[in-house]
Amino acid sequence: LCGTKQEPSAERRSARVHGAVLDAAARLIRRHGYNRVTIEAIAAEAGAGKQTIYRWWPSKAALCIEICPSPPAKLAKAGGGTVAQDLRAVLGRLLRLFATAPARAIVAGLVAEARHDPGAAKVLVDRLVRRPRSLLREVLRRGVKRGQVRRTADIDLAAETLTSALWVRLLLGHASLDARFVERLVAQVMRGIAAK
Amino acid sequence: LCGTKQEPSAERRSARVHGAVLDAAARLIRRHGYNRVTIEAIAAEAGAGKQTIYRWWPSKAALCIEICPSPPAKLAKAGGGTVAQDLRAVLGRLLRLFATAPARAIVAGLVAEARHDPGAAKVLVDRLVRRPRSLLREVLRRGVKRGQVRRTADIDLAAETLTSALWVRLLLGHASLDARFVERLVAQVMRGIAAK
Amino acid sequence: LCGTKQEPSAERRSARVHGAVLDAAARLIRRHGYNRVTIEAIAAEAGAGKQTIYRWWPSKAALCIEICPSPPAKLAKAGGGTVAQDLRAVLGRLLRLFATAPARAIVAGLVAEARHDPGAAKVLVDRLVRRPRSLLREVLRRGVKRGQVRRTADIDLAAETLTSALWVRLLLGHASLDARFVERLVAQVMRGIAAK
Amino acid sequence: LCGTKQEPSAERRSARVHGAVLDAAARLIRRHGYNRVTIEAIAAEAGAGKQTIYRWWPSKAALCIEICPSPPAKLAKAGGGTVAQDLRAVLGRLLRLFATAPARAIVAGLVAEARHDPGAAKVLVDRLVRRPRSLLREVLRRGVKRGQVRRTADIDLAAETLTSALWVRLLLGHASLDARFVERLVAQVMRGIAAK
DNA sequence: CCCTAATCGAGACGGTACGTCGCGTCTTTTT
DNA sequence: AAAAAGACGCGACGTACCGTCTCGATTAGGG
Repeated sequence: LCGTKQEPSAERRSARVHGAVLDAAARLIRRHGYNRVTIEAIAAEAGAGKQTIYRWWPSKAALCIEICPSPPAKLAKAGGGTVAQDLRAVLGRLLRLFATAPARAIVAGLVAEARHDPGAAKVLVDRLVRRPRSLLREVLRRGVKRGQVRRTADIDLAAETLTSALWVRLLLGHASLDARFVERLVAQVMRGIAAK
Repeated sequence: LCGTKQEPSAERRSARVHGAVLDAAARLIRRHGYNRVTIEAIAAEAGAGKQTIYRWWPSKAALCIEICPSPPAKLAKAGGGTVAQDLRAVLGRLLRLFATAPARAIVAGLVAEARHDPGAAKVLVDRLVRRPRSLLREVLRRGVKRGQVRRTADIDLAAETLTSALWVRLLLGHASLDARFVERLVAQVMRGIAAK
Repeated sequence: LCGTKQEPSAERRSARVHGAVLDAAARLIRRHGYNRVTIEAIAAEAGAGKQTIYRWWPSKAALCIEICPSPPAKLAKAGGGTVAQDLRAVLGRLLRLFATAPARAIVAGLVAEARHDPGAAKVLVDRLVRRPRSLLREVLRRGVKRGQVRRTADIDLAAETLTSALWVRLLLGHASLDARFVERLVAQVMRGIAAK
Repeated sequence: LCGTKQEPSAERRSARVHGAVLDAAARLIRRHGYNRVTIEAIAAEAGAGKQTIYRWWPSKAALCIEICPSPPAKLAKAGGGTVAQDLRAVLGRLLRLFATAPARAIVAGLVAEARHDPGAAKVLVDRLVRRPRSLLREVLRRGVKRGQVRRTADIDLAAETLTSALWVRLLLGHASLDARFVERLVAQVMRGIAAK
């Protein structure tokens, strides 16, 4: 009679179900890959009704956004070393967050969805670009202050370069994603932006 | 009633159909995105029977592999300028190849498939990593000879860094993919590997 | 992803759909014949999904079994006349039941299916042989009691003979299936089994 | 340019292929039933090209018509005994012709096709009704002449009754089709038409 | 006896229907 | 009110055959 879809009241939402669905999705995606997992299977695995899932998430992408790792702001907290050390620390923590099997599958899946799902696009850009950039910017600015980084260096580009190299290896899986790689990466970028 | 599946003879294959199917797929993917295009729709658009498509391609991914741009070896031919100029030229040509609407959609789609389709993975790694790397390596080695690039520079990493930054922007579409960006990128990387 | 097939619960079955599918099938079979009607067309005509049909009927034959006429037990009730009159009455009612266009098409279709579908075979034998035989047996036994039918007459054979003549005309459609034919048939068979 | 389909010249027709196709069809139909046999399978089984089959037969029904048994006129030749003996002989020979596995499958299949294939209908009526009737008529007329059959007996009906009982058992397979059955059948019908 | 044209095998092609899976909506029953 | 269960209309899947078509390679007959 009213036409507009009633928003379900988030207060009555069952926390048990919420968790069970996300867990089930993560488990299935790790096992079978993003594209091969269906809402139907998630519901069965979670012991939930399909309607329950559709009530709270408009799409599989929306559901997976909740599982997609999100770098916390405090990830760059320490900062107790040289710029290179700090960069390695931050990149290492990003890696630990995203290089797990389900995270890789979800990121790859969302990359494809992002082309026609603005929500997925926004989340990916936020978590793979913006947040890492702001974390790295912090470190690099500190480097500028301490005179380790050239004042005129293109800091945002450095941040983007560092993370992009990670993400491509993450998505294509063609080469190892280990501390050694991070080290080489930081070394080269640092040469490009180091003072003097 | 019979049972045994036969490999079709490539000689009898209709070139007309081959082309029509690839064209139709590219057209539809540009319009609707990788995930939303179905084999059924491709067949209809191409005026072909579904079976004809399944006869020659085992999956949508396999079909799209044939549409996915492939950087030609001669892409690095010129090489008439400084290292930075040549790098900009090669990256610009790579961009021109991959930054079109259908190419972006296909690459994004294949990234998701690659996680459980070795064929897709192989093609992506080949076209986004190996070939560009070998093209850039050529340019950089020339740079080493001419004394523009440090003899101890990590050339492969430089190549990977340059292209990775492109591919992430290509996939996420969060920032422009233009000559200005390529210029900044090359400038920074060159600082990291330049002689002296 | 799941694997185990579940039996659907008959309680949740939609009566509306059940009826609509049977009606649609009968309509289409009358128009186009058993062999030319497809499950797909039945679904479309009924405004139903194919899966809904496959959920409740394993095959077109199974569906048509539900449309196939079934002589009710009370068909022989009256029995107020001579044996010949009663036989004519029963055969006439059988004819009215089976000589309609859709019934003929369905019976013919099921005859072919029956050779490799035990369910179809069982239903045909039941409705074309067993039930008519029991109906006619009733009439003929009454005749024996009343002294109109010879005590040693082969009553089951008489019943089979009477109906078989109908069914062949029904299936082949080479000659009329009217009251006049029933009359001749009953007259001749009665001569064979009449007392004295 | 001419529009009308060229009739292939029967003279150049390969007898080897003709036979191989009919054999293959009979073999497959015996094994799998009329409905489950496809032109494709017949071609494969016969080692023939599909086009070759379509060149000479417009449909599976047309092909099967050539395999369908055809009671020869000489089937009633002997006639050396009483009417009952001769009837039993003719019916027995008809049975031997039609009660084989492939014949039953083909007749059942053609019964269904006959509803929308005039060719099939014609053949069935001819071989199951007309020819047997004329054969039996011969026997019965002889009976009239010899005074064994009532002059006013409905001879055509008797013939139809006798054969119809056979065909129904043939098609439904619900009861045995042996000499004992033929005997009972003839006995009862003879009582209905015997002189005095 | 060879030449030429029809027939043959093979099978690719544009289609239709198959029987299945999953979508997103719905209804019913239970909590 | 939300949740488990699952039937429903729908659309796509990947497969089987349809009947037509093009290919060489026989192969039979009239020149």
